[in-house]
Amino acid sequence: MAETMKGLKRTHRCAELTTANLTERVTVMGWVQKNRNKGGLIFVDLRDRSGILQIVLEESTASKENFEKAERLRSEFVIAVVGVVQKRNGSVNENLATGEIEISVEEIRILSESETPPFPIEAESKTKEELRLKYRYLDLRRPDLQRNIILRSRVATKIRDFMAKEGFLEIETPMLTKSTPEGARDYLVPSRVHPGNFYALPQSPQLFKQLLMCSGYDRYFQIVKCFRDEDLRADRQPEFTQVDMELSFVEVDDVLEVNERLLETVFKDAIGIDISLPIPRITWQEAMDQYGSDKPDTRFDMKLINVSEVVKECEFAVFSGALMNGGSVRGINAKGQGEMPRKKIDALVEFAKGFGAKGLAYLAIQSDGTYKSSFSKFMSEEQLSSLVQAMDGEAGDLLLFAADKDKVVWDVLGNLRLEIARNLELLDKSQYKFIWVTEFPLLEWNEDAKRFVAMHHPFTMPMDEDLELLDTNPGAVRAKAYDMVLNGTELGGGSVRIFQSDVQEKMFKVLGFTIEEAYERFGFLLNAFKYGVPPHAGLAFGLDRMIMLMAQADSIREVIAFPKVKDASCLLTDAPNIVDRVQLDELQIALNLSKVSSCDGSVVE
RNA sequence: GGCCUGGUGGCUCAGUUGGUUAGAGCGCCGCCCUGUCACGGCGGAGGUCGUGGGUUCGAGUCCCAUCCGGGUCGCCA
Repeated sequence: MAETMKGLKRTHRCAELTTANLTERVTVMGWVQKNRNKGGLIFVDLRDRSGILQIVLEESTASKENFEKAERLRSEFVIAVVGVVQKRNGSVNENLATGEIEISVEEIRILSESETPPFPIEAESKTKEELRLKYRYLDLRRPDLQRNIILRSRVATKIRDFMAKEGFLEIETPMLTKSTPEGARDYLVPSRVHPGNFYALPQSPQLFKQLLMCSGYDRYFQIVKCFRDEDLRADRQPEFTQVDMELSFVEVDDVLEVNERLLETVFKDAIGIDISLPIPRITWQEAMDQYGSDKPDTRFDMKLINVSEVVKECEFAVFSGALMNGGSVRGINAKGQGEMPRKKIDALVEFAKGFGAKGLAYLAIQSDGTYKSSFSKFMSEEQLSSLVQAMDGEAGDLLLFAADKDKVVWDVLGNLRLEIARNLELLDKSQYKFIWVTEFPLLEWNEDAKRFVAMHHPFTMPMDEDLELLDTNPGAVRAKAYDMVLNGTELGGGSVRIFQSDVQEKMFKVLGFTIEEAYERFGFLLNAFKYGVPPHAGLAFGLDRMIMLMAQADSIREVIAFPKVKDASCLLTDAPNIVDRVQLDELQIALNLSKVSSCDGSVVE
């Protein structure tokens, strides 16, 4: 029978008590982590979000009632304890913050009993994620998740403090808004009042924050949920949190500068990491050339080297063919991996094929200086040695080459570089390497739609010196767009926005919209721009990813209280789910499902 | 949607070329124990091997389908 806490008031969290509290009478409440019954002596580890505290009862001194209650305690019972803080009689537990002290019980109350939990509530859980997510409320009791969630709260507070000091206003933007089908798929919400009409949940507050600039709130920020109906990944959830901001009367440097200081403050205060400013910058073109990626992991080198010039005369058809088709030949040097067994090299070749490579050429420089290579028979000694020289190859190195269109070569080598680093365990999570990637291309050619699409979004300002190319060679226009990259993860990004209507009209034209279509979709923004719009720019960070990297976790699910699984469902609540006929009728929605999963999981047509 | 990978007592796993009654550690239950903290000792319970079909004298193991997770490609302006 559960007892009440009537007359009791918690005085401390468990691990807030120290030797400074010796002889004090305290009241603590929490969950039973462990009950060690020695017979005439019972130790209970009591847990709350601060940590663990030992309480002790002796049969000879405790009341019969208290002792019998203590004997009944099982894991995860919720209890209240009144007692006196004392030094431990036995040895100190070095593993515990409260290892020198314990509570000698005067009164114990069982506030709530517990069934045996389906998995152990402990740090470094080995339990399958599926089960953890089904019982997320228990999973969230585990110290490592508590640490992450507490860290997340602390970071959010630090961000708010910093932004407020810098003159930013936190302003909420709507969750029920208009679908703008450029970009990711929207989550739709049907309107009851307007049958057949739908709201969309925001993919980001982009247009609203630009409107706020029009309205004169010259520094806006928001920690805000965003929604994208796309497939999940370890670092992607259908609903996620952004630190979103927009500034008026600024250029690229102003945005980067304030955000560098934001990162510096937050990383220092939250996890004690010093970021030396300014954070290095690299242009998109340089990033692709050196790392094969627009989100380079700069914790290690192994940069790409373009050897197209060096091999252009050679007879190796793979190389010459790629060059003839306007592509390139590039390589990476896996230092000291010249002795890599054939089996492992084959695995790398397979890995490369996953990213569109038709194959992977390799050249191993043996310790005696001789070459072992998949293509040496097509090249003269001279050609080989100039290639090795271009790659900075030394005895014991393994050189890997990809030849194809630039895009494929970058993708293959960029990912190969990471794969080799993972295999060699070069990726140290306690190291934080930030880098800005700037001067992104404004547009990207979409083969399916046979038109250009905005790489960032349609309101991104071209670089001044490339403005004229918008008419003649849109694909070559660079944008005033930037990404913040940390350890190979895109942490955030933003851009300077277009604020002149003639540039905006040109942009829409390149994207293949008529003026009418542009107004149809974004008319409210374009109209607002007719009434005096300040030059403005902004940026948004992915908060989940930021916390994940701070917590050195492998997935953002580890830093989100109630995450969803791969198919975007929630194992805890079973969302999404079917709804009542009545609800659908009210919305005047009829279902037209070609396939419906029935209750037993079988599929009926 | 494609590819890879996993599903065996409550948890984590082992399970050989298909062959008796499917094992271990932890947890759980009972008894004992006054300085434990990975407590200890003794005893005990607990498994439709994700599900459905098939092959076979015989299936945890082989085949097909399917469900539930994870990784990744596509996708994510």
